[in-house]
Amino acid sequence: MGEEVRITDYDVGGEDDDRVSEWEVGLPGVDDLMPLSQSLVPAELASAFSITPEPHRSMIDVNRASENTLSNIRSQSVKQSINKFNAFKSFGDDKCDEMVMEGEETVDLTGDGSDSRKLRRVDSTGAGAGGGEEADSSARTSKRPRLVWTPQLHKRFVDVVAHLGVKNAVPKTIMQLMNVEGLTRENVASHLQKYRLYLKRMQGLSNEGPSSSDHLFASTPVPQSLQESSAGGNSHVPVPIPMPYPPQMVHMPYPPPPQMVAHPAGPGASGYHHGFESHSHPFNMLMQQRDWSGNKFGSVGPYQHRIVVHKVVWSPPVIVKVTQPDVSNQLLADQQLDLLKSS
DNA sequence: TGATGAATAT
DNA sequence: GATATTCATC
Repeated sequence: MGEEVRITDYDVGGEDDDRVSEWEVGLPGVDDLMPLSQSLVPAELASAFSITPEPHRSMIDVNRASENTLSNIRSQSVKQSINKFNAFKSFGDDKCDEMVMEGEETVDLTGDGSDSRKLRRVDSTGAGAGGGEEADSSARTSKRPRLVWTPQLHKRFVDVVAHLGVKNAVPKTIMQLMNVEGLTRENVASHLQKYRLYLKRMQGLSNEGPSSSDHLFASTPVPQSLQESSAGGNSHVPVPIPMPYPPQMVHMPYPPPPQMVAHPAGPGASGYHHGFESHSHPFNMLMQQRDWSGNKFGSVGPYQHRIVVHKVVWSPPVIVKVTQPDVSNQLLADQQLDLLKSS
C-alpha cells in the first residue's frame, strides 16, 4: 500500500488561500519537523528500559487519527472518545500479552444489519463519508470490550482454581488472585461457569480425550487437584503456584511466532496441543490475525524478525517481588500468606 | 445488599 | 461456540 500519504492535503474545510500566514511565523518548517510516524524512543532504549514500543505508524495511521479527532470534535462526541479511551486505558500495553480485548472492530458480521443491537461499537476508522450520525452513540460505547480468554489468561485462571479447589473457587476470589487488571468478576464468573461444565464433561468421559470443541480448556491440562472429585473443604491438595500473580507479565511486546505455538517442538512434540489444528487454536488464531494493538496482520507479519521472547516466565514461586508500593498487591500478598498458612 | 450460579442472550 | 448479561437465590 502507498504508505506515505501526504498530510498536507488534509482538508479542514478551507482552501489554501484561506490560510493565515501570520500564524505560521516562527513555526518550524516542514523540514525541521520530525515525522509523526517516527518513533520517539529508539529501539535500543526502549529495550533497555522495558518500554513497550508502539507499533510503527504510517502516515495513513496519522491521517486516520487526525480525521478521527476532527470527526469527533465536529460531532461533539469527545466525551464518547474519552469513555472509550478510559475503557481501554486499563488494558495498558503491558497487559496486552495476557488480555486480548475485542471490541473496536466488532461489527455486524451477519452483514444484513437487521438488528440494531449488532451495530454497536463500530469504530469510525472509515467513517466520515456518510456524515455525523454517530452523535447519539455515547450510551452504546460504555460497554466493556469483549474479553478473549487467551491460553495464558486461562492458565492463570486454572492455576488459581486449582489452588483454591473447586469448592472454594468463586468468581470474586478467583478474580482477586488472578490479579489481572481489567478483569471483572463477571468475566470470571462466565468463564468459571463454562470451565465447570468442561470439568463435568471430562469426568463423564474420563477415558476419552477432550472434545474437539474444548480447544482452550484442553490447552491447559486439568490439574490433579481438580480431576478428582471435589471432596471439598480443605481436603484438596493445594497446587503450589506463585500467588498472587504479579500484576504484569514478563515483557513480551510481540506475540510469539505462530509456528512456535502450532508446532512447539516439531512432529514429536508433547501432546500439549494435541487434537486440534494449528489454525483453530484460539491463541494461534489471534496471533495470525492481529498484533497486540489489535491491528490485523498475516502470519508472516512485520514483527516476525523481532520476536525473541516466546516463553512466558512467571515470577518465581514464594518470592513476591513488589517493585513499587502497591496497596492492592500488598493485600493480595497478605492473602496469599494466609492461604499458605491455612493450607 | 452483594455474590453466586444457572439460564439466556448476543 | 465464546462471552456477556440477566435473574432467581443465597
